Order: sequence, then structure tokens, then C-alpha cells
Amino acid sequence: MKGSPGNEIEGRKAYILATVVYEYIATAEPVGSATLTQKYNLGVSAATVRNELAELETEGYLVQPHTSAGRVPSDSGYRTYVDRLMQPEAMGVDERRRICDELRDASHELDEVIEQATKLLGRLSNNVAFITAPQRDSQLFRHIQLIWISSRSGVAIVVTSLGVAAQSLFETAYDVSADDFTHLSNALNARLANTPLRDISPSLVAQTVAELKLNDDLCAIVMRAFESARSSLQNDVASAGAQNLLDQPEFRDLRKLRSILRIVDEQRTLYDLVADAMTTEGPSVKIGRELALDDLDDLSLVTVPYRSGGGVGMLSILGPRRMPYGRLLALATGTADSLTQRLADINATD
Amino acid sequence: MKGSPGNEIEGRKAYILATVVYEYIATAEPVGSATLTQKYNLGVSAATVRNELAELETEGYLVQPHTSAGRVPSDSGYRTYVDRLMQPEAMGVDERRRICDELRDASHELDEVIEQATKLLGRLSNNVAFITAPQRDSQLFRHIQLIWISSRSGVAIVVTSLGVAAQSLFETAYDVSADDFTHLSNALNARLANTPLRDISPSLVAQTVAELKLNDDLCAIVMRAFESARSSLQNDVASAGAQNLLDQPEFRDLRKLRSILRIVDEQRTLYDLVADAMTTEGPSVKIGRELALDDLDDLSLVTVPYRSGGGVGMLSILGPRRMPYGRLLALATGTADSLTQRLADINATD
DNA sequence: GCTAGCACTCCGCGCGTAAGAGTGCTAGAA
DNA sequence: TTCTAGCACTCTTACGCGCGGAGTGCTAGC
Repeated sequence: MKGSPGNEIEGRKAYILATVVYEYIATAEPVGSATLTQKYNLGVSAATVRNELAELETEGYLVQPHTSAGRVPSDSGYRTYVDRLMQPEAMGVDERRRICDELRDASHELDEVIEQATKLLGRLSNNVAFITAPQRDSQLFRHIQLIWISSRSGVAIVVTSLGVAAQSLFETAYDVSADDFTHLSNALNARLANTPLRDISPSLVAQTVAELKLNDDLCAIVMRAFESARSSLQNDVASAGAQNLLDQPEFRDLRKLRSILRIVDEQRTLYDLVADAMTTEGPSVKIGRELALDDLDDLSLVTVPYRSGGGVGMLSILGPRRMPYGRLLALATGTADSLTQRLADINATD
Repeated sequence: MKGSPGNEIEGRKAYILATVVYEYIATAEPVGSATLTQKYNLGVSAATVRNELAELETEGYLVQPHTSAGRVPSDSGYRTYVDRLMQPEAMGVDERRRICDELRDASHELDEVIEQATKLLGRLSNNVAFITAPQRDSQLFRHIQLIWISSRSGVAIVVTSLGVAAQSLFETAYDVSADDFTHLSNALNARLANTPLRDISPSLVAQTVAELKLNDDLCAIVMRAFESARSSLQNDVASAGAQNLLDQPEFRDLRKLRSILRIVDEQRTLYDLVADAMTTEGPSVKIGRELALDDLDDLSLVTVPYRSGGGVGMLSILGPRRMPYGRLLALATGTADSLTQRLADINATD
């Protein structure tokens, strides 16, 4: 099925492929030779174009929905287009500024900024947008505070380099004084501040608790607070813009629509989708089958990393395979930059 | 259009109306006289039923999609069914227990419990479920803690009777010591604990700040923390189950689907929908036009209150007007009870 | 007041035809 | 060799048509 790989297409044939992809992205209609010669200045006749199209098809870049229809890009057609043929785009200054402004209006809290950015990206991209929280593997512990509520209960707050993270209510089996909490908090802060969160072990905590001659139970409570800080935003995904997909002709099929809505509802799957994009540096584009989603061959995903406090999060746009890759890459990159910037501003106070 | 109001239908006619609504809810097909006599034991012939149907139509309880079709309930047909005709249902003990169990597995945090309950309700109801956070008008202030991070920044945490509420990062224009924060926190806690949050005024705070001879700026910072506690979960709505609507034949129209997906995405509208249900005690059902949603005449909404720490939140199911009202009311009520219970357990530690 | 019968209406479905878009192929021109 | 023009062919889509079925309202009789 697939044409000879390594046989990179060049010149006119490449231009024709690019044009087919471009036109199909714009119109969602299979592209025929006549359309190409009329709308684009190819300098050759429709018959010549037909020959090229036939070759591109045998090489696996294009497919025909049926015998007497125009051509549609295949996964590898899109892939070639994205990797080699399309013109990179950049965001306009105005648009860039608008994004910055909108993010600046949002609250100071990490998750609210992310939510705001997600909505913005969904709106601007006209597709499904989702953003995963910064990966916290590399986050540093900054501050813990045990807050006394009653003689047998309290709240533990853990602040990390990525912002305020976790709060967890707890109960104790016996009376504890507010002073105990204060002393323990101070001791932990003195000892552990700026330690990578993953390096904080039960024994370190136990040592501190023991030195203050406090009950061992507090050890478990503190560890639970660290644990919840470590995992709190893990797998947390904000998403927006699902309704945009209804405009796309490829989703007139209700089964597809159902599949994709379920995927958006299940954060787990969204998270898995970007998981391997995390291993590579810079923007990543996944096309069709590359996403390995059952029943959803005609989706694509654009993913761009952003940074916050040493952690890396992912900002993604999910849409039909027939998406304007150039524009969306520019949009995602620009938004990721703005988001990184905004989060740096917030964290600058630490 | 509307039939004579006050003229309450009784006996056989009422039974026929109930049966039409019941059957239509089950099948989504207009109901004809033949279906009624065959599937339900009415004891009269189809012709007699036709006469009754014609009357029910002139009285406004039923409508005909077209001349030679069966009948479909109108808003007021559904209304009568829900208010007077349908059999109230209750949840099975098993189902009830399963809900409790699932909620117990969730985390201890208010918002995560709510999210869990929302997903559960969406799954069990096969419709869109959404839950608004408890209204915080009546919430009591419990505890504030200003946490020192650096000499010019900190975090303020406010705990209320509804659970840990708000964290807000702040910066100061000049150096502040950790002790200042501790003293101020203690003074505020001593003075204001268990005050309704809305009664806390800037002057109360200013007084406390002044007594400790601290800088006025702290006053604004503290007030901002209170403000954010007051508004943090306001308008916050968790939703789940949008993809369930795709199964309903009334949403094969893509425009409708689009409208409703947008509504689900915009928390604001969802919040408005339940706003007046908040004024009434107990469960509330809104049918079709009563929701006053443009382009969406055939939706209904079941809303049931739940309680947490003196606040009242709303648990809602949104679906096609042709929804199984009895079952969903039972389901929503049962889930609301479980949720109230669960939140009471969590808060019992205060 | 109920029932049986009947003529009527309207929707939905299947079918066949026609139009249109696009192809591949072949023969000839540059 | 490479391109072009022409042509026959294929396949989809849209449209019109007729038919069957479901359900009604009405009327006459029990």
C-alpha cells in the first residue's frame, strides 16, 4: 500500500501534494485535478496534474474515497505536508498581545490560569483544547504549614515551586496543640526547603518528628500532605471547546462524535495522548493513526510544552485530521509562551 | 392554545394522559390510539381513546407533530404528569448503597467529592449531570493562616465551615516577619472565628491590624483572602455526561446538540438555570419552555438541593424533556442525600 | 356513552433516472 | 520524452414518484 519510503518527493509533485492538502484542509472536499488547475497557478494542464495525482496515490500520500472522486491526503500525506511542505506561520503581534492580556486578567492561582488559557485556546483554535498541569517530578518543596483547627484536627498546606499545591484535612487520635504544629512546620521548613519533592522520604520526616519528641502519627500526616502535593495536579487536565467539533463535517457521524466526547470527558485518555509528546523537546504533531485511538482515525493532535517553576506541562489542540496545522502550531506555540511568561510572573514572588 | 385551566382532568382521561406520557418517554415515538389499547389495559376501544385524545389535545396537554401521527405530550402535559399523575419512585437499597460507597472512596476535599458525585450522577442518569458548590452566603469563617514564604511574599489560607476554601498568594511592598503573620493570624482567629463570612467587614480587620500596630497594607491582603474565600466556589459548577445526550433521538439535530454543548461548557448558564430552584425548598422540575433557553424547548431539568456546613448546593440532571422523571427524581434525591451525608462526615472533624 | 367501520391525510421509504464531478487512457503535439 | 486534449467510463448524489402504513376524524349503529 505504502509507496517507496525514502523516496522523497520534490519539485512540482511536492507542490501539488502541498496544494491538495492545503485545499482539502480549507474545503473538506476531495480535491480534483480541475480544482487544482483553476484555483492554483500550476502552469500545466489538468491531465498532467492527474498523472501526478495518480503517482502520489500509488506512493501512498493520497487516497481516493471512491473511483470517481478527487483525492484526499492520507496520514503520510499530512505527515509530509507538516514536516516538509507547509509554510511555517507565526502569530500576529495583535493576536499575541490579546492572549497576553487575557491571561493577565486571570487569577493568580495556577489552576485558574490554566483553565483560562484552555478556554482561550479552545476559542481561538476552534477545536478542542486541553492543557495538562506542569509535571511535578522536578518541583521543589518550598513550605509546609500545619494549621490547627481543633484539638484533634487540622489542615496541612504544602507550597511548592509550582505554586500553592495541596491542602489536606486530617484528624489525630489524641490532642495536639497549635504550638506543636507551629514547631513541626518550622522544623520541616528549615530542614527541607528547596528539596526536590520526590526526594523527601518518610525517614527524613520521621527524624524531624522524633527530634521534637512529637507523636509518630504526625509523620504519616505530613507524608500524606507531601504525597498529595506530589500527585494533586498529576493527571489533571483542563479541557474546553468540545462543541467546536460539531462544525466539522467529519463529525456528522454520531458514533465518532460520541467517541470523542467520551475521550474528552475521561481525563485519563487525554493525559495518555500527550504522554509521549512529553519525552520530546518542542512542538509535536500527531496525525490520525499515530494517535492509536480506536474508531478515531481522523483526528490530529498538536502539542506544545510550556514551563512553570521547573516543571513542564503540555498544551494541546485536538481536532480533525484536516486541521490548519500551520496556524494551530503558531497559536499553540504563542499561547504556550504567554502561559510560561504569565506563570513566571506569578512565581517571581517566591 | 392552552386549554381551560383549573379544569383538572380526572379518571380515565387522566389515566390516558399518564399512559401517553409514559409510553412516549419509553419509546420516543408519537403514541396512537392503537398502541394504547394494545399495550395497556384500558377496557375501552381505540375509537373511545381517540375521542379522549382529541379532547386532551384541545385542552393543551398533547400535540400532534402532524395530522396523521400519534400524540406527543406538551409542556403542560408533562407538567401535569410530573405534578399529579406519575407514580413516585424510590431508589433500591442496593443502588443507594453503591452510591454511598463510591462517594466514600473519593478524596476528602469538597471539590473532589463534588466532582466524583457529578460523574456518578451522569453515569447513573444517562444524562448531563451538574452540581453547584454549596452557596456560601451562610458559611462561617473558621480559620485564617498567613504563611510566610519570603520576606516580601506569603500565602493566605482561609478555612470556612464548608471546608478549606481559598488560598491566595500575595506580595508586600516592604519586609514582613513570619511573627507578624502569626500574630495577625492568631488575632483574627480569636476575634472572628465562627462569624458569618459575609459579616466580616474591612473595618473589623483594620481594627485588628491597627491594634497589632501592623501596616495597613496587610488589611487589604487579608480582605482579599476573605473575598476570594467568599467567591471561590461561587458559580463553580462541575458537570459530566454530555456524551449521553448523543443517544437521545431528539439530539440528532446538530444545531440543538451544539447549543446544549455550549451551555454545558459555559458554567454561567448552568448556574443561572438552577438559580431560581434555589429559592424553593426541595426538589424542583423544570420542563421545556420553563427553562427559557433559546432554541432548546425540549430539555428538562431536575434539581435537588444538598447541604454542607450550613450551605446549600444544587444537584441537577439536564436531559431531553422526554426524560424518566420518576426515576431521575429518585436518583437525584438519593444522591443528594448521600452527598449531604458524606460532606457531613468530612466536616465532622471541625 | 361506547364501538365498529371507513375514507382520508400525511410521512417515510425504495426505486429508477439524470446530472455532475472526476477519473484513466490514448493519441497526438511540443 | 513530456505535456495536452479528448473521450468513454465510473461512481455518487439529488430528485421525483408511487406506494404502503400508521393514525386520524367522522358517522352510523349498538
